[in-house]
Amino acid sequence: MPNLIDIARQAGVAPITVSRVINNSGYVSQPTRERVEAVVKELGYVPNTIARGLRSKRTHTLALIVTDITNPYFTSMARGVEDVAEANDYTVIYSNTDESETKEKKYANMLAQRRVDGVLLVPSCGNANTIKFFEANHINVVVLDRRISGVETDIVYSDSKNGAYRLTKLLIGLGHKRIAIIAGSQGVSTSEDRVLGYQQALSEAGLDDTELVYYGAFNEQSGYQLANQAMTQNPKLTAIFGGNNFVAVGAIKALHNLGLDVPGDVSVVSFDDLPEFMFMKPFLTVARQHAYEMGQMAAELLLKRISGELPQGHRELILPIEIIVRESVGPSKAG
Amino acid sequence: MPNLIDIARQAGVAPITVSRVINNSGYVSQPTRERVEAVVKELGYVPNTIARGLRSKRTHTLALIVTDITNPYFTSMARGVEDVAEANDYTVIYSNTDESETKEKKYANMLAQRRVDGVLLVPSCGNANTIKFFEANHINVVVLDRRISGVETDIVYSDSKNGAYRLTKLLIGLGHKRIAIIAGSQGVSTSEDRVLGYQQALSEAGLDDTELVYYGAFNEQSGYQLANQAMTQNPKLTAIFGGNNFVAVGAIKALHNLGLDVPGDVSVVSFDDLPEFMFMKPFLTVARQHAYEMGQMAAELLLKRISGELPQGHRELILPIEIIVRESVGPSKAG
DNA sequence: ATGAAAGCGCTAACAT
DNA sequence: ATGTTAGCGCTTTCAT
Repeated sequence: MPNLIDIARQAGVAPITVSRVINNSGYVSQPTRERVEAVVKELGYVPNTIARGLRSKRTHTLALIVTDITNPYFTSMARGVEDVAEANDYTVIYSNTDESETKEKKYANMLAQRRVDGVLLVPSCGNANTIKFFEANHINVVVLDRRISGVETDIVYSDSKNGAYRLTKLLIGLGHKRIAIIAGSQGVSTSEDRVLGYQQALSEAGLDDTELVYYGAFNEQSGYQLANQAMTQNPKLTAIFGGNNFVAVGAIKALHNLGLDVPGDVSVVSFDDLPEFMFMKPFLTVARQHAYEMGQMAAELLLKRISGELPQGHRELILPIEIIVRESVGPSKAG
Repeated sequence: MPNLIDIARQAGVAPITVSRVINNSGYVSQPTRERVEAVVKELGYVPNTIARGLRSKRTHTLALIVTDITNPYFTSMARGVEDVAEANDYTVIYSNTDESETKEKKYANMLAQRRVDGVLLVPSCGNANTIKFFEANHINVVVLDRRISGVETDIVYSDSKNGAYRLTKLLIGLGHKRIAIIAGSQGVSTSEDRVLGYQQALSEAGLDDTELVYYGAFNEQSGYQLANQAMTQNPKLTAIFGGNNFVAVGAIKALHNLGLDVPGDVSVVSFDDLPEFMFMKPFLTVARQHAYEMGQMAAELLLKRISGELPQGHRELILPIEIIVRESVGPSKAG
């Protein structure tokens, strides 16, 4: 594998001239440029980004840390990130934390060692340690999806509270009076915001006393279990609000298992859509977040931060949420 | 951000000693080691992998090139790759080619510039150019999912032909005599292998004359369109074999649109499952590939190749396929 | 058990 | 418009 010096020698110029040709920087005469380019082609020269990065202190690499790329919500986000990165000749390293702080720490370390230019982080836990670590090492961070307390950062997330509010209003409008919410883990902002929106809607409708909040985790098992629990403890429930797509699917399975029809007996709504393309006919009524766009915007923000074209102070982008009504909701059977 | 020399100075040792402590290589006395480690901690030293890579010619980075990470099949594969990488302190760069040779080329270039230690490639096209490019630059490649002609490489893929054979046999066993296959693009091995398996099953059952092969692309639109075409040209069809999950979903939508019931009027089977967790009740009968395991095995193979512990010559791993029977198939209405 | 010297491949800074 | 020099942060090689 030839290097820049080989090219320089072969073309009869100084190394820096080859560098200038490759990077289109500084002055190079047309004849010289052509000579160099010819040699580059002839020898199949591939510039070494590693060496360049060592000198220029730029790796042209971003990192994306999500909890699990297997969740279609994060997959879309990842695609948004990668598309923006690619368009700017950046490369993306991805990592899964599985909501574990230990794994997040390990990755943070690996990524810092690699001197990535910036990190897109979906925090796995409530604390700001990882963010502080990156900041201490002068690595730009944009937080995605979840708010974090105890630290100021650039951040992009959806308006969960408003989405939950509107989703709950929708149920109330259909006559539902006993609505349970099965949220994700306590301490995660998305989880808590959704509960807040739910509570606000109930409160405005004068339904404070029927509030029914179940905290668990953002997975199917939790949805299944808590839906069972909710129905057992409260047989008069007519609607369930799933904290995310997995939770809602788990809840529906539990309801079916109890011999209950959706939406005949119980209406179900959910945060996060399921990928449309996979369904013969989409069924769930959802508050859809714009995951792809979130990834895009966060990556764009991060790249601007890296290039220094952003003023001091932090940007907070809150994306709107779209309510999509489908077959999983109906009028309350309680009347 | 302190560097290794800062640590050495502060600890009163030579840089190389710090290097030895960090990498656990060579002899370092216990007291010296402890002194160095204390300084490392005190100054929050983070080793620079870039610099290390420049000298040692190892970046500890893999690349994963898929057509679209948004396809759950590739998402699982990506998770498998990442889990193995993480366990070995490797990092993964991912890229989407969207089946475009141009994008594949661009990425190949970016990745070579970054001197990744190895590449996991789902080829976007039938030719071997990208593989040859990597080989010319001494970058290890393991091909995934699809065979490529004109070149010998390490490769991991599923036994599509056998899966298609068994899936078709299943339909034949249910009395179906007119079965169409809607395949992916011609020229892609997975597509052609599935057609071969389908043909073999028909042939063994003496149904050669009812063979009905439609080539298109591995997406929903193609499935929709070709299912329409197939039913129009051949109203006596009683079963459709979708070349992958997207195609099958498109086909089912087309059938519904034509007022046909699945499986009442037409049975549908598919290659590739849809993620179970997303469904209230999975419906499609499928030939499931072990995508996660494929990612794992390929990554393991690649790491072994990188570390040089594999003998010369190429490894070819062919994974078995699992047939999962669900509601989308029934006895042929034609009897 | 520890260190000195050299160099990986490139570019920033300063000539000419 | 082109070149010289130095150095990014680390590890390889060869001492001692």
